[in-house]
Amino acid sequence: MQLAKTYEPDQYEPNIYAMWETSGAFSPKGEGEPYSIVMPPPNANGNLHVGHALMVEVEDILIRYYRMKGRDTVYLPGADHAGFETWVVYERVLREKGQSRFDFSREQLYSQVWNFVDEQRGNMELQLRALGASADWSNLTFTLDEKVINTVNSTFKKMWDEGLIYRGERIVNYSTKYQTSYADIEVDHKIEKGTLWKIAYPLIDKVGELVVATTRPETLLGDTAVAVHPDDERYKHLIGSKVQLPLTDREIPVIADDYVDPTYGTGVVKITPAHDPNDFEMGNRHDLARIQVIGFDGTMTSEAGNYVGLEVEDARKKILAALAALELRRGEDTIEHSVGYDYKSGLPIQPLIKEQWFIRVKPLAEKAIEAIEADEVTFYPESRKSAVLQYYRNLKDWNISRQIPWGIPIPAFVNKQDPEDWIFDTRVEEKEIVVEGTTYVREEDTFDTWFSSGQWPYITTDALTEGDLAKYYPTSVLETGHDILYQWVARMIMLGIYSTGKVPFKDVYLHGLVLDEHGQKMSKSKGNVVNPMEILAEHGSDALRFGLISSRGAGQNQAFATSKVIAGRNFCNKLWNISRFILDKLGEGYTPAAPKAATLADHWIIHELNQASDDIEQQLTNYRFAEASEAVYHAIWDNVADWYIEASKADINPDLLAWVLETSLRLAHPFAPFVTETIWQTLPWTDSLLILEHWPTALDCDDISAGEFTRVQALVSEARYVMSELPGNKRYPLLFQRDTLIEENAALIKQLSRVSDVASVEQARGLRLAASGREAWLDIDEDTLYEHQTNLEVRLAETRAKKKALEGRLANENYVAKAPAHLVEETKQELQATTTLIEQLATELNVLN
RNA sequence: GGGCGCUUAGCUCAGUUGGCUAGAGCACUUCGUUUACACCGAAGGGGUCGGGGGUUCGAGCCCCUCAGCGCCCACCA
Repeated sequence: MQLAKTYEPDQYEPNIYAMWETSGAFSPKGEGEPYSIVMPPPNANGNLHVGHALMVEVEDILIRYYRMKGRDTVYLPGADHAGFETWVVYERVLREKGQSRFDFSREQLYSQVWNFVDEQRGNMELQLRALGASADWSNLTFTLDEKVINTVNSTFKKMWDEGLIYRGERIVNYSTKYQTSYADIEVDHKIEKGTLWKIAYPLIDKVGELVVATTRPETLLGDTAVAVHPDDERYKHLIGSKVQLPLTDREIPVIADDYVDPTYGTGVVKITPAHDPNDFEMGNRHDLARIQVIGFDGTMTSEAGNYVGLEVEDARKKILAALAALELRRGEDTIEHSVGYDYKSGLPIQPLIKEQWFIRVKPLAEKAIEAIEADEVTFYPESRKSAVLQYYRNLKDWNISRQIPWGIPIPAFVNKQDPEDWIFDTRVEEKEIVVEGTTYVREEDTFDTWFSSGQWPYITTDALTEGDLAKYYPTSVLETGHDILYQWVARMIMLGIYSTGKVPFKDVYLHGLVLDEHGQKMSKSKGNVVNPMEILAEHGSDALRFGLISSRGAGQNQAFATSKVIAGRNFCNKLWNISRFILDKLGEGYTPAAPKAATLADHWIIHELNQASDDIEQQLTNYRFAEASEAVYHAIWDNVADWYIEASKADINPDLLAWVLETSLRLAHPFAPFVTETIWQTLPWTDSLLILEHWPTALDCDDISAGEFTRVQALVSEARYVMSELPGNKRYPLLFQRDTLIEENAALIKQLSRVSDVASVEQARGLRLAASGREAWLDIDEDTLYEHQTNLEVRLAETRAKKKALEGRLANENYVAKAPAHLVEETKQELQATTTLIEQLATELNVLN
């Protein structure tokens, strides 16, 4: 088969992927030490963004590498129903149709969204294929698959039975826009300027007033007390008395509580148990009533009297105006404070009281802390370890109830007669069930998606049911974005230990965000989103992979650079043309024999590729993808193409050339799977798939011969340099005097350096190639030499400066005494070489003068 | 209020425990139709590693400090 001059990825990629998939190459081979990665499931009905591309490519590099290393490898793909995210999209669809969630039952909504997702499903799976993910598609898990729901239900049951689940009325973070509660972590806290209003509450029994300070005057109507610090001398005498709550006819008590900071504001706090978490707790301590004045729809309730139906902002303005009219305003301060926002709608979160299901996280977190402190999980980057530990230590009980229909229903029912009597039952399709003569009514809430996805590693590997994949649990590494370390990774560790007794993965590799070309966060509103599929279509899948991987460290946010994608594309083309050259030299009928080094270049390239293989292994073991890909790039481009291919034009060793090609393709395969497999398929001597081939094993070579080749390189480089510095772009003959290395490699040197000839002479003349230390001269006439004189002078000056620095170092007694011996030795040798070079340069200049 | 990260060439970034003349890709300059590749080859220019101080024989790397940028966590009205 004749290869085109340039590699055109789109002509080969889809076929190559189909070939892998139909051949069963993605299935675990069932022998060897298991190596497994569970893919963080992308949204089932979405498109992949460039962060997914990075994720998949990092994971796929590991999978392909370990597969080639002979491990029993599986890459388990997934698709996420993305509970709340998808729900938000679907609610928009409803709104466009003029409908609302309240027009339908939970079952109706669930099946509507199911269909909605189903219609658009599959896109992302095709995109994963385009990225080259060598995933085991036969074991794809959707987050609403039956096995997921069953496992999630039984985990819930187990926790319930063990007292880790409770239902309680708490202040929750409530999104009035989406009408659901959130977990703490889903609230966006922003520091902003706000106003601290001071409002007078008249005393009832005594003369005067108490001035409270508040940032939320609209909750005033829900106040059921005012609080001061018990030791505050200013107010001590008022504790136990009553104040008149403005705008109402209610009288509320003055209470004392340590929570109040006497130095903040006026030292008097209004207490609204229904709308503030601290006030809620204080209300519990002092047995205060809860009056809800803001409703779940974000407007004022009937408890707010005249203000009923108003939006919070309007109510605030009107209440402030009314207080001013009563002359109860006592000034205001501008302050900086933290306000919680709905991460999805951008509207303020309302703290509201709601009955919810909670998990007691403390016992789970403690186990996770133990495991992490014992290094059962290793974090890359390492700094995340302490961050996670800190997170666990401050973690509060986890609200797992969501008031949206798109998700796994909470399998619980409540006694129709007794609101305290809850039972576990999975018949969630029934609105009511009868158990032993008692009627129970279904819970309408669904689980927080992180509760189910937190169980992902052991669900997808069937670890609890001991299925075929169970041996892959715990998985080898969990790779994901550092932005969901707490939401997801931390919870998987807790739930994994809880359910299986084992950490769910041994390593955690976190990648950073892919920013736009200027280091800004990508967002639709900014219009700076990079679509990986467009990049892929233009430059190829391998080029995208290379571009995303190169010079990217763990956990670090980093700009997307098209120039790196281009570099990747060029690299693929380089590989392509190396192959064209070699295949052309070998010819159609070539059958390989055992490769054996013959020339210096042969020994050298074997040495270099052996070394590259070790380096890449080392880097991948430490998750240093950028360094690994760089090692591949330079081994192939610099060493194979620029030196070895060129050298082989002087002296060809077909079997070694074939070995070099094979080895290059093996080394590059995890980083550029498509182009390497495409080329592999054109090798006339093999029918195998590269994806299933083994990682390169070292070939014997002679290090001394390899070293000799580096001396040839030094001479060649110097000859090229000197010729390029000489005027006129001419070539010159290279003369040598009693130098066997040159004599034996004359053709090679001529080929590589492009000198016009290599000849032995009795009497040297011209310009000595001094730096390489060989008995070699460029045959340059005196006029040209004079023109070159300044260059020589510059080099002499530079070399002298270097010599001085080296002498200075060796003159330093402390250096000689304290530095490692080999460094001192190296310095001495270098000084020696520098001295020789200076003598030679000086001699040449003397000749000219 | 706590915690973390970043600042290295024009741009995007590497630089593992301190140790040869600080690297890569792109961009730039000069030259080049040479047995694969112009998505190429050869040669080259470009950095006081954010500022200041310290430790050390030796600091981009360790310590202190200042400045700028960014992120995460946190219920103080």
